[in-house]
Amino acid sequence: MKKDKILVGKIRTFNRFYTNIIGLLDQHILDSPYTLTDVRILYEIYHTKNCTAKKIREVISIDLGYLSRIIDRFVGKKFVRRSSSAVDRRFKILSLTQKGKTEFLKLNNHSDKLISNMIAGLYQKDRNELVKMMESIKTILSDK
Amino acid sequence: MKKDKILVGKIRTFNRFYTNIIGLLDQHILDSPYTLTDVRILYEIYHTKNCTAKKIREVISIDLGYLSRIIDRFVGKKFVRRSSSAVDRRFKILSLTQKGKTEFLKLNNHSDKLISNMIAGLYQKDRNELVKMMESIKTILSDK
DNA sequence: AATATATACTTGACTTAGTCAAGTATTAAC
DNA sequence: GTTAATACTTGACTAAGTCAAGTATATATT
Repeated sequence: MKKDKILVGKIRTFNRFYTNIIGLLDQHILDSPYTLTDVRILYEIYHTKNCTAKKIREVISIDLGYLSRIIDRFVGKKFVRRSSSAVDRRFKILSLTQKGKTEFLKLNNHSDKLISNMIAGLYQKDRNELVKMMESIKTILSDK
Repeated sequence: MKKDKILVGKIRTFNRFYTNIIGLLDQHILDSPYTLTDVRILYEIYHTKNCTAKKIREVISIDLGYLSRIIDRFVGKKFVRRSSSAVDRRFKILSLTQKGKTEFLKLNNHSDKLISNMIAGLYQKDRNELVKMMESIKTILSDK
């Protein structure tokens, strides 16, 4: 479709714009001792019941060896517990320790503050609309 | 503000979602001989009149030495021309050669195709709404 | 005009992030 | 009871990114 070209261009513009937004919000992570990948992994472990390396890789797409070592590091820091599954001992069940949860939530709180900041100067009306549109975009792009 | 907490959470959800979208769209770059950083630099050189390393750094936030070497590489490949500014010879004016433009546009075309694909299955109405909402979000978050 | 300071970029030495492939432990299939 | 498959680990490596000292040119100070 010809006229889609304009739409595509606009989407590209938005993508570039939003990449920067996300970049700004993630900045604080770069100033922390963690990489974005680290945080995404913590996120998955926090939110996934009976989390395993395999399950993480279904979501994140990361080299298996690399992942293994990142988990190692977190186990070393006592952020993550790793124990062989009773059902199938090849699987290592991953979970956050209390220390890991605290640290993860601290990072999250910081992110929240930055987002809060980002919408602080807006009228309540704009704030609500912004989020409504984000939800619509997500819905439109998910239904496929 | 208390009730903002819900909004912030929803924005975080959107950010995570859209990070994935962008990740999917950028996938093909990872399969090419260029990094995301490479492409962003080409983009800046393509779109910036009398582009210099300094100007690029105003947009991208990248180590100066690293940038210098990336430019080196592109100069070596004959994608980029680099010549001392006549006005101030400390500045090196950067521009894409024809070869560089061709290569850059090829990458862009690929991106466009992926975006096209992404919205291909949508009703025209949704496609238009999607882009309208993207533009609104950009406007809301830019006006500050 | 000579010297000091600032700016724009380059180079060398290094660290961190990420990849590839072989290896180990455990389970499933025949 | 072998063979094959799976879940993860380890070793050896490449690529990406950083830090700091160095070079070239321009501006400010005296």
